[in-house]
Amino acid sequence: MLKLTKKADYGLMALKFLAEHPERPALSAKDVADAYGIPAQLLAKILQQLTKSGLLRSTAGMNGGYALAREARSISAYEVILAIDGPFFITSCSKGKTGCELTTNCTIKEPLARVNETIAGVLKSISIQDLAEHEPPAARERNARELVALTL
Amino acid sequence: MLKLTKKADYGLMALKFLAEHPERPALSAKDVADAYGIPAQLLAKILQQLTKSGLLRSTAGMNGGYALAREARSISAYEVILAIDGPFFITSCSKGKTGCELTTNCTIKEPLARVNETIAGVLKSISIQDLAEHEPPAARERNARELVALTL
DNA sequence: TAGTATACGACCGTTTCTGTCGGAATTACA
DNA sequence: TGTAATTCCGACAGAAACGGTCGTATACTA
Repeated sequence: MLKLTKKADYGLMALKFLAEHPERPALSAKDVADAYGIPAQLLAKILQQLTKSGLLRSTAGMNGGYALAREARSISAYEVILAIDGPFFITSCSKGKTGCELTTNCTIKEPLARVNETIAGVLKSISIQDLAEHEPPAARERNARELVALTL
Repeated sequence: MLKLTKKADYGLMALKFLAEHPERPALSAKDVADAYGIPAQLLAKILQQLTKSGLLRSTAGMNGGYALAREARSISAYEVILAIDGPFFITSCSKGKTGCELTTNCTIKEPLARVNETIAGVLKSISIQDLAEHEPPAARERNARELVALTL
């Protein structure tokens, strides 16, 4: 628990890989899959999801493939995870509207919701560019104060 | 994904409940389960885990039950989650020692490891006491600077 | 010794995750 | 025009995790 799915991992890796090869107009799912030893068909589906979410643009046919739809700097890890795994809530009860059905006073939800936002904030502060560069530098200092505001 | 298991939720609720009733020397698993509508036997197992981890102390027999082993203020949500769900890594690949087997250059792991530590830091900053009080106050300002240091 | 409670292991049904298969539509190029 | 490369899409199967139950043993109190 509290773990990214492999799909999300794969998706992040793939986007990172694309960000590292801006010279190529497009890379096929197989190219990326081979580079990382990821099951090709599975990665294909993941990239399709990312395309539908607008993070990638795709071209079919020969020499087709995928490329980043926006600048690597402007795509956050949060968006990727959201696109692949859907919205996440740290509490297992909050299903959106109804909230906790079982319990009238599930008061733990409220503080944990804040944790949730913190996590989201951190993930939003990390861009694909940051992943591509080994020592992620910029996103750090930049968001320090925001993050504190979010968390506390 | 990125979600606490129900077990962890239940565990947190139970500890919160115990923290709210310091006058009672011990509360049985059934007492707590009834209070929240949690399956009694399931909660019992969870409380046993928490006991083995040293967060609770238990007494068998009549008028027995569970009580906090330490002050509510000194038990963090992190410890509870750790005791119930085991150690968590946000990346699905890192299994501890070997790291990423598949990939030679799974460079996404390194930035995400930092996210992982951030989450852990936030969870460590929340105590059972904070959960018991509705508007969790103290842990906030207190850890602001630490947290930033951790995250960024 | 009877009743209440924890302790512990086995088990099972459901869901989620991971991965595969098959086929259709699209594009480039010879 | 035909072929190969490639995205696109749904269905499905195996595996793992999760949630919950059952039975039984053990410990404590009155």
